[in-house]
Order: sequence, then C-alpha cells, then structure tokens
Amino acid sequence: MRVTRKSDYGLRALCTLARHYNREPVSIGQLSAEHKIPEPFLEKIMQELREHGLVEATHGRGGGYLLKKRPSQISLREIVQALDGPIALVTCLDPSLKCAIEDGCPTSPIWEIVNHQLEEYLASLTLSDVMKLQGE
Amino acid sequence: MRVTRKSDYGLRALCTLARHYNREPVSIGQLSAEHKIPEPFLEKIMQELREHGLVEATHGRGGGYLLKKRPSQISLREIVQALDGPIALVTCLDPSLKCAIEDGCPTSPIWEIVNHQLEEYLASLTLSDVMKLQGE
DNA sequence: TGAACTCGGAGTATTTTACTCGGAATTTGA
DNA sequence: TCAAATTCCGAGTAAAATACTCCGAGTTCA
Ligand code: FES
Ligand code: FES
Repeated sequence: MRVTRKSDYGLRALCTLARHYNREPVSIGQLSAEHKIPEPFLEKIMQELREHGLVEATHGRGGGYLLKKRPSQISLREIVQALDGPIALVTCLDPSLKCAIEDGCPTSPIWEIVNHQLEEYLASLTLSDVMKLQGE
Repeated sequence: MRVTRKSDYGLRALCTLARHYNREPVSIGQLSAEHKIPEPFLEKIMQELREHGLVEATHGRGGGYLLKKRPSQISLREIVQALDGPIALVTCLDPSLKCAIEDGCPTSPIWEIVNHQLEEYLASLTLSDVMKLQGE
C-alpha cells in the first residue's frame, strides 16, 4: 500500500518547478540538492515526467526543466500514474495483468470501488494544493 | 500503490468464513481449494489473522478456522493492517521508519491527508459490505 | 493409535524497487 | 570555435520486499 519513492521524489521536484513556473529552468543538480535525491535517479524520474507531458526540458548550459502546465492543472493522479504506472490496488485491477479467478471472485467488486475512490481523490488534488499546504 | 497478495488472499478466505459464521470451522485445505491459494501460504496468513484476533482456530480432526467477530464488525482496514502492517502511503508515514528531510518537506502534509482519508475509508467498509457486493 | 488438523520457526525464490554508469547529443558563453 | 553545462538514452546492478516452501511438533477426535 505504498506510493513508490519515485513518485514521492517526483512530487517534491515538481514543487520546486511550481515555484519557478514562468521563470528560468531548474537543473537536475539544483533539484537533487534541494530535495536530497540521488542525481542519476532523479534524472530518470524527470525523463519520465517529460515523456508523460508534465514537464519540458531545455538542453545545454543554463538548461533544465520547467512545468508544461499550470500547477493547478497537474493532479496527484497524473504524477503517480506517470511514475508508478496505473493505479491498481490489487494486481487484478492492473490492465496489463490478468487474475487467477475472475468470475465469482468475492473481492473484486470491493477493490474496484476502493480503487476508483482513491483514483478520484488523487485526481482532485493538484500541485497548487500541495503548495498551499506547504505554506502552513 | 498495491495491497499485497496476502491481504487479498486473506480477504477472500474471510469471505468464506463469513458464510460459515456460527457454523463448523473451515480448514486450510477447504479454503485454499476454494480460492486457489497455495496451502502453506494460506496457513501463514490464517495464523496472522488469528494473532490479530480476527479469527480463532480449533485444532485436530474436524478443526479449522472461524470468525471471532461478526462480519459487520470486521473492517477492511483491520484486515489490511493485520496482514500488510500499518497503512502508510509513503515510507515517512510508517511509524517504524524515519524520513530523510522531515522539516520543510513539501510533500508530507498532502500525503498525511491522503493517507488519513484512505484509512478512514477502509475503516468504513466491512466484511458484510464485501458479501453484499458479491451477491450482485 | 492414527488421521486430520493447526502451530511455529526458519528458510528460499521471485519480483519489484531503487539506484548507477557511461557515452552521445545539444546549447550557450567565453 | 571550443569547452563547459546540461539533458538523453540504454543498459545495467544492488537492495529490499513479497511470495511462497518445508518440516517437525503439538492437538483433537473417532
Ligand atoms: S482473482 Fe482476479 S478478481 Fe479476484
Ligand atoms: S522526507 Fe520525510 S516527510 Fe518528506
């Protein structure tokens, strides 16, 4: 029942990018120092975020990353899905896998409901919510 | 973001025990056959459920397991906590571990909220809810 | 007394997560 | 124009968590 470290690291980095929204890009070096994230690992994370359209990168000296959308347009759900893959509380809910029992499985309906609730809840929270909470 | 197989297996087994509430105990053999769970693994699972006071066992021939409380008194949260340990969406929320940043960590407030919501939601669902959904 | 059970502890195997490495490509400023 | 600062990409390795096994011992009951 855990979000991977990738998602937590990713979210922390995105917070910094939210502060820099509409300003100069932020490099891996800066991000990893601020949040104590191993550099090469964060590099991979930012790459995935870019592939999923959440950030964009500028190459070369002075380059780095910036948010591609407004902080209020980026939900926790998107972030977690980008880094951890589909939200599936049990393996049977992961579209890329299949389950042992299928029909007549007593637990599948309840997990579907819980999963759906969780997904909707994460969709309702955005980077700007995270920023707001931080200030308190 | 996954409940372990242990919890899913455990929940399936508990469903059968719910049907047998106030009747004869059900053995590991029966349970594992019905739900296609490896016998020795299920044995461990039932042991943990017993240690957490959710089921009770009777030894010897004709023995097996029975629920120790009414199905409506057993929440998903208890089950998951018994088998997967504390519900902690990120490692920082697990009381047995500590975190790298602590003060000023931008993500900790939001994860606490999400974690709490999830926990409450699981607490609100019981074995009898699972049974009801199954009938549909 | 022996078959059908659970108990308990100590394992092993498999999968997932976390993280590293090195070389190529891109941009900018001196 | 070249060297430094940066991302990009693919292929790894290391560590941790999960999934599962094994076996000998204790219980109960017919
Ligand atoms: S085994 Fe797949 S839904 Fe239960
Ligand atoms: S690192 Fe522990 S709360 Fe963020």
